[in-house]
Amino acid sequence: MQRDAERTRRQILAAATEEFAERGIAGARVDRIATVAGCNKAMLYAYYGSKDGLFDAVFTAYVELYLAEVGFDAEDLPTYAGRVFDYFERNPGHLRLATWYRLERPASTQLDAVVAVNAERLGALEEAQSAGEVPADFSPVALLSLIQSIATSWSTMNPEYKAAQPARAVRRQAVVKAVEMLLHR
Amino acid sequence: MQRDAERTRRQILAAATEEFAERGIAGARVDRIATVAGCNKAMLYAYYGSKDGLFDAVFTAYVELYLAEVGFDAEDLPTYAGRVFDYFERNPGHLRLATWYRLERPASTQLDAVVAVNAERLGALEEAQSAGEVPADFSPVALLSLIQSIATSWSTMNPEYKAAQPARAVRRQAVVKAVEMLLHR
DNA sequence: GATATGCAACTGACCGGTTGGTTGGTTAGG
DNA sequence: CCTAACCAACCAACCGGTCAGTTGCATATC
Repeated sequence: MQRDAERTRRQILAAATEEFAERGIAGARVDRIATVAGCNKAMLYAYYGSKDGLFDAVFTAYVELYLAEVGFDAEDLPTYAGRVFDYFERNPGHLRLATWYRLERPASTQLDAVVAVNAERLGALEEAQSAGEVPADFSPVALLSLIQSIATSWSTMNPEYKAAQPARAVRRQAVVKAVEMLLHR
Repeated sequence: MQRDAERTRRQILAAATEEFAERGIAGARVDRIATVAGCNKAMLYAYYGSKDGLFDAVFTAYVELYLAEVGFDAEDLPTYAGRVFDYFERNPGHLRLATWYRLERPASTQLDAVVAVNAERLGALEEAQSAGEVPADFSPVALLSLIQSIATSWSTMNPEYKAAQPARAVRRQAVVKAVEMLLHR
């Protein structure tokens, strides 16, 4: 068995991502994470300090990946919504992660990266509206909020409705079309 | 101190609603619930059997209240969306409760009442579409999903965006207008 | 090239506190 | 006096976190 600190870190992070996505912070068990990661629990504390620290690492990694992969385009919001939809269809656990974060984290802990990206997007939307490329029916923050909700609407349905869900392509089309209709297109 | 089984039940349910809304199932502590309810932990088990049983009671009570208070109107969906918005503005904890339920409950446990109401609403929407009272751009299930998401979009924003939230009346107007635009109105 | 040295990576066993759940008995009210 | 309502005290299992000690590997030394 070769030693490799970087690999161990990765395996812990991967196992923790699964566990936290599935059970949240309070429901996650550090022993289970260590077992799945194939290492001792103490390594987890050596590398990430605490259970909360580990969650932070998991969540930060997810946010970075998400922002890099999805991007943003104030001048083509329906396509942007489609990309958000695609991302969470590919990584359903990540949406759960974001939801746990919202529920279990005190409002005080805010990720600077997210705050910055948010400000940037609001600015871009405002410009696009001034330039007449995006209708001004909604304020920038309302647009962002609505589009995010619409893109993830199928995943956030109550389990009782899940049976009635149509195929992925149909769901995607509904998301894109809904955003288009918000923009009179 | 007078004895009153019914009052004790209510107090336990009220305390449990707070606790579960705030911390979820895994994060909730039965001792805390008992303390807030002003009774002994054993009463909680006498009346509700287990922690999970107590959550079920809390969640069922919330669903009943929600369904009774909000109702549904396939022929005036924007107003319906406004009522959904109002309900969760009045009871922010209830939206958290619904989210915990979705995250922490295995897909197997489904509430018959919700399934029945859902089927009924899908039927009503289909009729309204056939009668030409609701445009047929979206399938009934897509409409229901989109409207639900839009009505709760402000509450499900990431905490990083909360600072930018406008006043309640403005948020409500955005919700109603978004639904109207989905219906070409 | 054999051996000593230092150090980061890793581990098994353990700990104190917490948690959901129980029990045997007490008390108020009819 | 009987029953339903209530409770203090208790318990076993669990959980996050720690620690003394071991192992593998790179480098220095002869």
